[in-house]
Amino acid sequence: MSRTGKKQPDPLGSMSLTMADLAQLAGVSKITVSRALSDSPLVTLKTRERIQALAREHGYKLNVSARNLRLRRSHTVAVIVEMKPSIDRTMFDPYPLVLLGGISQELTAAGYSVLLTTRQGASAAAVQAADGLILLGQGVHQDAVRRFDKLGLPMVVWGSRGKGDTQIVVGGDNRQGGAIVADHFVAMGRRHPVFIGNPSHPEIFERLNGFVDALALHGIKPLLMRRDEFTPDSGMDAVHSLHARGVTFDAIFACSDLLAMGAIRATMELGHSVPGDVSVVGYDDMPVGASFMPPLSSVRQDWQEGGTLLARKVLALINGHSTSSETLPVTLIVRST
Amino acid sequence: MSRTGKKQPDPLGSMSLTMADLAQLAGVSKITVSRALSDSPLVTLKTRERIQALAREHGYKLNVSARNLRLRRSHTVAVIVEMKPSIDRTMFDPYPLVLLGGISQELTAAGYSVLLTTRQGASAAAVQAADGLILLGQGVHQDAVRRFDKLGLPMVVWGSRGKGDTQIVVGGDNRQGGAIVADHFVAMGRRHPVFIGNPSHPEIFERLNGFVDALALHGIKPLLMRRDEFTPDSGMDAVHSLHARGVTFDAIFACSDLLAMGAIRATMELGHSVPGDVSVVGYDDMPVGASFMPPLSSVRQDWQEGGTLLARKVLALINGHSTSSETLPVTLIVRST
DNA sequence: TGAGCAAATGATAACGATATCTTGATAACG
DNA sequence: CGTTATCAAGATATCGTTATCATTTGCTCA
Repeated sequence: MSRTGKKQPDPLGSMSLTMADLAQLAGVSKITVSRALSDSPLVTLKTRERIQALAREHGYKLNVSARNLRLRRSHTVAVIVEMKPSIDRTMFDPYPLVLLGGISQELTAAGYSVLLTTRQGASAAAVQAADGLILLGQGVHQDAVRRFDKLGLPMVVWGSRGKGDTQIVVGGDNRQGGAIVADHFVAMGRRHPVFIGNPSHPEIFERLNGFVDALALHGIKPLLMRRDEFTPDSGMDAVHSLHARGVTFDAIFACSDLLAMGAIRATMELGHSVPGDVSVVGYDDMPVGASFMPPLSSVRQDWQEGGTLLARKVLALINGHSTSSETLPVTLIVRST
Repeated sequence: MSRTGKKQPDPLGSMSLTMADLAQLAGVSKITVSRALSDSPLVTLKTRERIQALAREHGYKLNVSARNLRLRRSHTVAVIVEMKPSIDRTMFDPYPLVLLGGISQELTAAGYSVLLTTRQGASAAAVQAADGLILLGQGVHQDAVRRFDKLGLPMVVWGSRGKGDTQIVVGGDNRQGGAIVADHFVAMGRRHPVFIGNPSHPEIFERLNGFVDALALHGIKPLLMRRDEFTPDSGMDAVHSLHARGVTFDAIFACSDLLAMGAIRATMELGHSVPGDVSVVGYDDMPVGASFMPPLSSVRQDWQEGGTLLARKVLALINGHSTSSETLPVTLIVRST
């Protein structure tokens, strides 16, 4: 059958070639075209090149759906992100995007695409058709994590490793993060540290743990100021309420840079000096922090690397290899505070 | 043929049902199943419900590839983002994520998925298979925009409308943004304003234009401090070099909050007061700005709304309707500076 | 020279869904 | 009672690839 005559013009009037069309043009069978385009050695180099040239020349585009159908895989990894800043402030910072960048780069290089969804949209058919799953910023939604796990897809999670959990987890070393801040405070001679943050996030709970344990080695017990929001206002509020309660303190570990900046501001407004009277360390090393007055010390994580790792691990799982959870080291960036 | 016996267990040992399987279970033909699942009135309500229940019970999942192949569309919109912060600092802030959130929400609701890529990865087959294209943060890469346009896909761009461009563009009203800042300065009695930023970004060029034109109405000509980076350091540097040149100024319009904060810091370090001697306004209204000392005035854009709009417009194009470019109003948030 | 073998290509049949065209059954009507 | 309208459900073909098996071609070597 001559297919050429039956082609439907697409919305722009151009024709979309199929392998059958190319085959006819080249005077070979379509399977040969298929092999040639995937650089199979089953086809002579000469025909292979001839067909590839022809494909380029005519702007041939592989029909992904057809290939996916035949191969029974979608070459797609679904990434589930928390994108409503109103719900989870953690995600209201640039890093998820950097993480996404790392993921995207690595997956694209491996011939996979990134399907982006929110937790809500994750029930869509396309997500279930994905070959793998990456979960970002779902720390507070452990139930959701388990629900996704039930899909039975290769899955990797960004966050903090729980005891009972069996998933593959990649994340910064929050325990170490807490510990190095503790050591820093001790080295500075601080004896009355405060922790500000929301420990119901597993990651932050770990930071707190690392902080508390490392301080305990020096017989110091920090004060926990629980604050749920990751905003400067929340940090200011924490310091004000410390002051109102008449608590004395000489160091603050805020589990986010925004909190830290708010805390510094409040501290200074109350007539104390930073870092003279009070040392402050934040978390995430946001670009603004470096230009804050005074420049903010902070714990830095390598987000890009995290993304790369997440991607590599799903790919490994997809290809039937085994992987393990991995914890990325963090570094303390000491600036003025 | 009895298919049941031939099923391959997936990696987890569960079987993936097809419509044919469901059909056999229900004792109907597969086309009836297809119709029942898409709620077609061509099937009796009773059978329809019976089949739907059966599908739920057995955890049937539609094979998206097969449907896409048959329907000749992918139900996918590719979003091309600049994700390398090292390359483009504009993207090193939370907003692209909010934009993505709006896009994702809207597209998911319409049954479409979001395929996320970088400019580099956009040549991948999956992108060309998308039903539509959304470009984010490609302002400086007009050549890239035109290249994507050549794909002939329904396309919508976030950014600033160029004169000769024929694409559908959605973006904040940068001209207005510049103008309201100018008016604000004039109302404050400022006569010697400075603009800091990189006008080779079309968006920022517009801000500058709006600023200059609105000031011209009052016979004021601002000074342009061209700075390519969107960092606080860059803002500090700009102010320092103004000082070194002996220029006097009483107002600064920085085209990003980070620049503004750097500028404020430098101004204060040089012994001037903000806002006493110098008024400063930034752009984007970052959360940190509100807690900066002094709290930063800034121009705010509605990113979530922008995302929603971008999505609606591609969908319109995909469905063969016509749309037009749209410019979103911005608001000046006046705080202390 | 022709058996034997490798290399190159082809024919056919899936993959799982849906559009189009039929068929079968029931009801309505003169 | 027979004819037609109406409705529910089925048969078949098709979307564009690729895996499997079969075939052809060219070549070596006895």
